[in-house]
Amino acid sequence: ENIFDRSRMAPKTPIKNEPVDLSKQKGCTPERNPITPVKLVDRPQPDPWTPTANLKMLVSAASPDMRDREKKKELFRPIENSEQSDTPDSLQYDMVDDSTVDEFEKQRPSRKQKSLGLLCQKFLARYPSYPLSTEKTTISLDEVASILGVERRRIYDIVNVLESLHLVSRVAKNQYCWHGRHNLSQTLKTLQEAGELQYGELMTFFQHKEQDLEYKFVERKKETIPDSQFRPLLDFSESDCTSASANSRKDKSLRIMSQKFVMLFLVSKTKIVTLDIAAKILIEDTQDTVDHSKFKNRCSAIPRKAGLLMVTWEDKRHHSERVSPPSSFFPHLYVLSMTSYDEPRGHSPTSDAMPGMQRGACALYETCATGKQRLTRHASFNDTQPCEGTRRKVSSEPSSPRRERQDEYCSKMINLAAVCRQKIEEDTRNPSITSPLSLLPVPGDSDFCVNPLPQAVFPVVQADVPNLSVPNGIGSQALHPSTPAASKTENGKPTLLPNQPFLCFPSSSLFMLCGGLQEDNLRETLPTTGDMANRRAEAQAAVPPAACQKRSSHKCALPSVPADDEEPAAKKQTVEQSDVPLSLVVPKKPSESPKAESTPGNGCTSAEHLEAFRLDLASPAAPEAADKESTKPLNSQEQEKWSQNKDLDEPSSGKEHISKENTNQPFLPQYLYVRPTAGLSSFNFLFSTNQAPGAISLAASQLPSLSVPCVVVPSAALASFPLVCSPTITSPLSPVPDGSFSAAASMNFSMSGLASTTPVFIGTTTVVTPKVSPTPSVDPQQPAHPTLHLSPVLTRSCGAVKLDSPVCMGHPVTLLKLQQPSSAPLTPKSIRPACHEAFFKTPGSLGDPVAWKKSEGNLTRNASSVQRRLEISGTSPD
DNA sequence: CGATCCCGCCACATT
DNA sequence: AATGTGGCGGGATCG
Repeated sequence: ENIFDRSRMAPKTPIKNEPVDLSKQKGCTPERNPITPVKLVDRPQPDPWTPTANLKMLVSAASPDMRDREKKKELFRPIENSEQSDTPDSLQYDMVDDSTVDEFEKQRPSRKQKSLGLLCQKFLARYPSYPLSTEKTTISLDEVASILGVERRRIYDIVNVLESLHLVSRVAKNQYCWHGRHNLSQTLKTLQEAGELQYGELMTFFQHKEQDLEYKFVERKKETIPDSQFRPLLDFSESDCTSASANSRKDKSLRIMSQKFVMLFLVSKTKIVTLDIAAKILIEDTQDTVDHSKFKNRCSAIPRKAGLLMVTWEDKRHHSERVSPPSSFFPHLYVLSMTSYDEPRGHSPTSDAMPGMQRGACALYETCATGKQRLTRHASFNDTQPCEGTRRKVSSEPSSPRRERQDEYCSKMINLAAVCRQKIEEDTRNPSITSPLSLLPVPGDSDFCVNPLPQAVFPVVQADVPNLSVPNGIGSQALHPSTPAASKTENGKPTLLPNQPFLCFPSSSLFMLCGGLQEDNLRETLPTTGDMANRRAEAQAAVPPAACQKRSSHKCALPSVPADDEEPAAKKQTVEQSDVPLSLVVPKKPSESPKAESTPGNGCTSAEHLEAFRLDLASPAAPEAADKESTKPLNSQEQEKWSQNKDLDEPSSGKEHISKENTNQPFLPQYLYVRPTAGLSSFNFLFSTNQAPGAISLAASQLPSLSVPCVVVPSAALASFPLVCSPTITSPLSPVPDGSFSAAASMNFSMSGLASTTPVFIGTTTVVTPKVSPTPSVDPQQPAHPTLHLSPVLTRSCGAVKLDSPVCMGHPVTLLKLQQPSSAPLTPKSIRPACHEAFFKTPGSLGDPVAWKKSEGNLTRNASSVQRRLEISGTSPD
């Protein structure tokens, strides 16, 4: 090619070397055969790879066929690269037969091009940021590895980090499930909270004190704080069911470290996190964990040097904002990444100050509203103070290998995280592609609603009664403002707004969603009072450990409220309504049993874990609520009442409302909503009615086990929470004939006894694991405790129990799905193919990633808009 | 030339 | 035993 090219071009456009060479080298290289100047061109220029320039030039100048070739190559790339596509990130595989080309390209891909970050970008590019909930995208490590042209080992790195942020989850060996960023904000929030607890003080301290002090502090900390506290709450779901072995398994370190690492950023108030500090804290922390032995080494090797990793807020705007506590940011937080600093707004002082950043590996966690948190590795940080101390150290000691390793983690995480962010940015940048769940950088954007929602959703009720009693619904308390107000028709009947994800239930205790179901069937199978009680207990037990663990999350959560101004009114409202400090209560979770904390244990697969995690995320406030309620022990009477009510109500058709609107939507699930009676906590059950009668069956056994496709939601939450997922929904859409789906139809979960009022979402959809253990792993010793006062201990137990109960929560995301049909003409089908195909497509067919991306964007956008509307509408209850 | 971090061997875990 | 995972040392690259 080059030759060819050259022959043609050279004469026309004597560029670069040629002219120079000729003139200068005339004498020097006479020997050189003028006829084969090829070498010159061909040979990699001595000058730095200016790939872009050269490539462009060559391509543009090239003959048509050459262009074609180029195109081919381009297409061949499995993934479209980031905007700076020009970077000749060359393909690791040169398919093109053209030898010349190969040579040209062969310039070994430069390390950058092989970087983990880039690889991660490619990886992420393959999957939709906000996949439809129904579509379960599975990722085959091998496949991806081959497609991306890297060894599988590398993929593990990526996946591990992504998993830490719950963008993916491990389903089986070699198989991961792509979840996208639907829950990212929640994940971050959770991490933040956890981080606050775990590292808040440390971070603060470190960031404000001298190093020597730091150490002391650490020591102190260690002494004062029980190990348990240090336990990672991180792996909400992950710590698998398997066994201690699993926990102890070091392999999770990257994952956990990643989470911790992220936490540090979320917690950091200074906006700057030095690698040094991060390493110290993380190392310190890891010591407490199971694998100490191993990590101790590292700890001892705490490095004193090395580049600094820092996060800074790039506040181009209000200075005040910049100062605001991190917590205020969180609602809008999302992970960003950044691979290169050449980004447009690179005007940040930091970039200049930190040359290291240009290296490309920087990750950030950014807040939409305020600014951006930037993580950078830096070599020469001039203007900022925090680093100085560390820097010195750097020079003083040779970095220990251990430390380096530690650092490596960080860098890995950074790289990967960066990628995530990039993607997000892409999405956000494009107005049309906003995800409902995504956070928009624009303050006030309602897209945030989801995040905050959880809190609002599970407001802590001071008195159970008021909350529940409100006959007309949602009206009074916390309940959600959003829908009803707007949607309610004059007659007060609940109506379904076109895009409304859920209904508002005026006063009926029993409700049918998505009409057309036979409650009878359901009723028949409805659990007896006792069962209900048990169920409740179960539900409570099911509360994700992470949730339980949150103890003083309120610290951050509440403070953040102010930031809510930007949030959709609906959200605000909810928050306000639930005046009670949400998080105050959270019992302190005993983290002693890491396992317990982890997730529902028995046979559940990672997928389930994920779900659990989601659950956790979805109802961050849940624990608190539970706790609160716990203060007010539920007595059996209440429970009975509750159940009775339910029973009574059921028959009364008058109270039942069927929304026909929903019928329009093909895939809408039908749920039977059982409104909790007064005095009962905020606990709602939504039973999927469209299930086969058999699907719903409650086991009468002592061990409360429930096999029902249903969604349980706190009453308060109902209104504003776009919950609900039904297995049915997914099936039609699901392109993947996953056996798992079928399993979803009837989910079997059991909750043991703690009877807190913890809200639980159970989504069958999410159950991916075919092997749901039929046997409730409820600890026999933990009978259902209808009434309980959650004490830390109890909570703990709760956590433990939870472990045993495989509970899945439906992701709010489902909402989207429901909405989709109505709001957007797009059929899931049309959308889905894009993504999936992309996955399997040959490189050549990948050419249109953009296309599918777009479609995706549209969808999401629609959904988001819908949601937004929803939120807004809810806003004005008054 | 020191700092990074990619590569891929290999140990450990799981199937 | 085979295969999946990922820890970690070595050395190529980068700045």
